[in-house]
Parts: sequence; structure tokens; C-alpha cells
Amino acid sequence: MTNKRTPGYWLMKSEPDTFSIDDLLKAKNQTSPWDGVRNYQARNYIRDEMKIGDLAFFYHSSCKVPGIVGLVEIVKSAYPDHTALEPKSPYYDPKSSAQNPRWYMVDVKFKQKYDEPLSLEVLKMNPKLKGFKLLNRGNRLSILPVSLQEWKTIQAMI
DNA sequence: GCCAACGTTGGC
DNA sequence: GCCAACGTTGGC
Repeated sequence: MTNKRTPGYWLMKSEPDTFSIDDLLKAKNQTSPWDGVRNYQARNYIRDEMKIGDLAFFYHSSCKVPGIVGLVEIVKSAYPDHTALEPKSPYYDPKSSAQNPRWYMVDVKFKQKYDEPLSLEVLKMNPKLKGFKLLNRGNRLSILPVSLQEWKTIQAMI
């Protein structure tokens, strides 16, 4: 018997100069590994909590208009991020090894690109999103959980 | 490009 | 285990 599980909700940040939602759109099967996460808390979310079928907002950071630009689905759960083992990769980490991988990634599949990005500026104005991790002062997590309430609130703003 | 906030590193 | 120094993130 299959145990149907409530999907988890996430927000995943990427700098569009490095990997944008359009890059994901153009990827084979509109699917791509989400590599390069090098933060332990984000790694733990990926490795321990992200499951196939979970949904995530795709967020563009460090760009002209930071904000949520679309929606993706987790289609492969955590496996070792091999870029950590490649000396030429910008994500190389000499302390990681194939025997004892330090970093993990998931595969994400494109679901939707919004007609208009939902900007950080607009998100900040919604009082219902008080407490949303993205809006916390000094927040630097590149992968963060979104509660069902937050998810619904944000969906209603699109 | 600036800089506040935060995470990581390493000496002790 | 503390904490100063350093590196990175990311909005502005």
C-alpha cells in the first residue's frame, strides 16, 4: 500500500547569471541537478528533508529585481554533489570525497515560469509573510523551507 | 561597489 | 571550546 505523503514546500535561490529559470527551461527534459550548495544547513535540508514530489519556488538573487520567478518540482532526492570532487569546478571542496561525500544535491524539474516575477520588495509588503525565513534580517540560506500557510499566501500573490 | 550580517576556520 | 580573523552572501 502506498503511503501518500503531503508534499513539502521550499524556496531555492540561484543567481540568474549562474543558473536562471530560463536555463532550467532549456535544459534536457527541463530537469537539472541543483548543484553547488555549500552551506551545512541548506545541505541538511536537501539531504534529510527534500523528497520527490516536493515543490519549490525558484528565486533569483543578486540581480536587478530579486524575487520568485517560477515553480519547480523535486524529481530526484538527495545524492552526492560530484562537483565537489572536481578540482576545476568552482564548487570544488578538497575535504569532500567519493567515499565520504560532504555535499548533496537534488534534481529539479521546471513546472512554471510566472508572467511577472514576484519581487522581494512586494513579498516584504505582505504582513502575512512576517516570519517567513526569506525575509529575516541577514538571511543567507540558499535553500529554505516554506510553510503551507506561507506557500498559500505567496501563491495568492501571483 | 559597498557593507552588514552571517558562516567557517584555525590558533590557542 | 572560545573567539578573532577572514570569506561569502546578497540587498541596495
